[in-house]
Amino acid sequence: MPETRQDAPARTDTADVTIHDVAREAGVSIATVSRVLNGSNPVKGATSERVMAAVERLGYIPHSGARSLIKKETRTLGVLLPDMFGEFFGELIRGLDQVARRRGYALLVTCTHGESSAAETMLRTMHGKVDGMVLLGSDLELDAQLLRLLGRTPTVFLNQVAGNQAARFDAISVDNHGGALSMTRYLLGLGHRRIAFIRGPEHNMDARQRLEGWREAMAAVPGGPDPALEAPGDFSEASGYAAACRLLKLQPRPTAIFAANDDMAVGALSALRDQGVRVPEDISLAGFDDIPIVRYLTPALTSVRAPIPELGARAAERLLSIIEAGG
Amino acid sequence: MPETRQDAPARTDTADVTIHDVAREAGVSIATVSRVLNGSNPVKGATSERVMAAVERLGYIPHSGARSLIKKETRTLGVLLPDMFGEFFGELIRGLDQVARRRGYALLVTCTHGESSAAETMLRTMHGKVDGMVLLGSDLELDAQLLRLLGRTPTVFLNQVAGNQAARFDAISVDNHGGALSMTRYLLGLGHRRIAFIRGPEHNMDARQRLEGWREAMAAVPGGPDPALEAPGDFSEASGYAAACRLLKLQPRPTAIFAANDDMAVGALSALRDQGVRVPEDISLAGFDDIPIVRYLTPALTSVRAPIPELGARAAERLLSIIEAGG
DNA sequence: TCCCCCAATGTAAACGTTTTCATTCTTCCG
DNA sequence: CGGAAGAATGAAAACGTTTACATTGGGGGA
Repeated sequence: MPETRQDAPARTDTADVTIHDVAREAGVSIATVSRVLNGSNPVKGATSERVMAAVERLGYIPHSGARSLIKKETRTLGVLLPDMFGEFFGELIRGLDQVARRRGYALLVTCTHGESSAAETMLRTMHGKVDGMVLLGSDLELDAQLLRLLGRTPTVFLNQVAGNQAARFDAISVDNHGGALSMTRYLLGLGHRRIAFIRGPEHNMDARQRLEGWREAMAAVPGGPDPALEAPGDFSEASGYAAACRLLKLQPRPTAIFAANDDMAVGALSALRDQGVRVPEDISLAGFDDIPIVRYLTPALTSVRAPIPELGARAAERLLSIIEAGG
Repeated sequence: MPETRQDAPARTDTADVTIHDVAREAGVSIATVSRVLNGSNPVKGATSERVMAAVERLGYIPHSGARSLIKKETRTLGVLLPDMFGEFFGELIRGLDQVARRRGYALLVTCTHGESSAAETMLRTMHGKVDGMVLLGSDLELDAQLLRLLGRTPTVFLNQVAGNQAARFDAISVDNHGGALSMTRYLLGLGHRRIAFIRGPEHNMDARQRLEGWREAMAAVPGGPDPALEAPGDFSEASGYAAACRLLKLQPRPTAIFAANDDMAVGALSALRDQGVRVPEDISLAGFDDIPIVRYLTPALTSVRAPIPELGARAAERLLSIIEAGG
């Protein structure tokens, strides 16, 4: 009695139909069905038609989970984000998805919501569900266990420029330092001398690098970068609002404000408006990130252009090339 | 000779370590390892410790793919989006992710990018990778094959209010009709009579319902809704810009413009600015969706409030309850 | 002392595929 | 017409888990 599993009892209507059902319906072995569906081996025309007919009749759809188990490839890319606020992440995912989809990969997306313990959980559950990962963990803590896990999976970091041990991983990032440097120099070129800076979160790598860019540029003015011109922020609109209020109280007042991201710049803008300070007549305002909608603000906001979807696309390309090179 | 697979040759450092390796290392059977890790059965303290030690030493991480194959649950939710432009989708995913994560589920996200054939491909590859799906397919075409597939998987539609056969699926949606109706009535209440409407894509269900809301409200003014006051659009900023230009040429000019979504409203806003038309002094402008950044526009845009993250959260809740009720 | 029962563990089947290897069926050439 | 090569198919192992069932060990009650 060959292939006992082919004699499984008839399934109910709603139950999932498997390759076994198709094989039985077509009167062939499961191997043949697989071959027809994947075109992996020559199979006779008549047989092929019988199989296809059975597939159609039963509405069979292959179970990709089982497939990836044996093929050892899931055709899925994991994406770990710190959060999903603002337009930035949508843009990023769009870029990732665009190249992933073209290459036949799907995206498994999760947010850590700041909790570093959550990151580990997510990474664990992703094991066996993805072929590789994109980590956007500016403030991700990498403990030994996590590193060991990552060592086994192709991984690309986004905007985490190898804090400590991460050096051995691939990384893609915005040119934070260079961007902030040019923006500040641009403002200096306009004649500004008292250019304030609204910082991002303390431990955020991007934020730190942007701050350094501002400092480096400001080192050119007599007296160097003035710590009093730095206002704390956490990338949120609210913190931008607060920071702007604070900066406006300085004597003498800054003639320009450069926020470490656009969200804070938008917050600062509404603070300025509330205080009756005109932009750009009374004060210049600049941001960093260039989320699309910023272009429609009145008054227009100057912003460092970081092509976010392209960033995502590059990360996906890089990750896929690592994976296809043999993980 | 029991359990031949336990005698597998020692693995290289980088290879994945499986439950078999842990079992061998701890000198127990794979079943025991599984039981320790899942706490599913009583296991002696000493044994348990040996297993945990082996897990730690080898850096074992369970393969969730294999696990979901036998448990018939992937703890993953599929999300099918038409696109990823604008802030809307980010917000939506955030809402979805929030409840999914809390319940221990991950999100598998893909975009159809308009191509309806892509949708089918995505749905097929999702089979066996997800426990259920959220479909945001306002313009999704449901052919028989697709319906059969969906019939087997718990599915929640978002903003597709049962075009044709979809009636038998769960659906969650924004109150498009009601929202547009109230907004238009609000504008009427301000004294406006010539209220123009910028439409969305022809086949988009949301767009159609919003249009109907506007028409119903406008039916109250003498002469009823004037077709001349409707301008075509496709939900993009560019189309909003074009539509506004067109509407400004009307004689007499509309006193208010209501765009079927915020992106078009933003586009319209910059058209008005370019033409030197002041908002709200010369003309009133309203949108639909309430993406957060709209609040910071100058002049402020009136917009129908659709709590997008909450929408996503509700969809996830609904889907999970279907799944947990037994698919 | 013997038995029985329960706790602890092991064995093997199962999940739904793909693929290697073996087998059968053609077909074509000598 | 007899084989042999090659095409087409089938059987079974494998992927890494969980779990039903079988087996063992030991402790307590009669």
